[in-house]
Amino acid sequence: MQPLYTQNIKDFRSRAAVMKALGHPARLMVVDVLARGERCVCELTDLLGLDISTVSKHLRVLKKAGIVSDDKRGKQVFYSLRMPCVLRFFECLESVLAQG
Amino acid sequence: MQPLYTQNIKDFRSRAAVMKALGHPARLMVVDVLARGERCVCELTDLLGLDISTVSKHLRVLKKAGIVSDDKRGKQVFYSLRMPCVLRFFECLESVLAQG
DNA sequence: TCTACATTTTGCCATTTCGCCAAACGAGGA
DNA sequence: TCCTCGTTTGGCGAAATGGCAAAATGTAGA
Repeated sequence: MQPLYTQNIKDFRSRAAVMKALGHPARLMVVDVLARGERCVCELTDLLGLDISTVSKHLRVLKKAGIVSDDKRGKQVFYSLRMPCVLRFFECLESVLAQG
Repeated sequence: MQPLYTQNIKDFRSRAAVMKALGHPARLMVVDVLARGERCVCELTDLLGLDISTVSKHLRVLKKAGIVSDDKRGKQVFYSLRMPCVLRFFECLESVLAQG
């Protein structure tokens, strides 16, 4: 039997890694905020209301997936959105979610 | 401090649920195949090389998230893609993944 | 150097996820 | 009705995830 899918397994794995990274409310909030400019970890921590170590872990997940990038300047680390097309996908989501 | 994100928490939760459902290679393969037409569970099972019960569970996850819909005809259940805009997002992913 | 600050890492625990197997369910057909 | 086929559900163990707290790291300033 020949494969019916158009991509190979590795492609699916790397895509799934990105999706998985976006599959948490806290990380989606981070993406939403970073869409309007870079933020340091402390700002994101205040925003999310989670322990800073927890936020740091979420950021590591996003970074590993290639969704955000970090830039250390002085004592602070600034994160910014590296994948702005994510935002367009949210519109697609909304339309489907609206249907119920 | 006022919230800096543009959506409310519930929006992020429902979005995250969709992303999470897409965050598994097997489920992405299903989406890829269904993009070209409906398939019964048995076909998808052959395709993925997983136990049929495992595939059924993956399909339930996708259905619950609103990504696919099912249609029982006779003994078989046919699944089809309800969110074709997912495919456009994959192009976005590719471009970012290509950068490393 | 010592201290303070921002962030990351580690450890721990509760919860969830993913795979298989076995059992149950539901629709035909004999 | 009984049997079979296609699918779903339940249960299990191994592994991953998410949260906090504590310890470690690194940078700047006194």
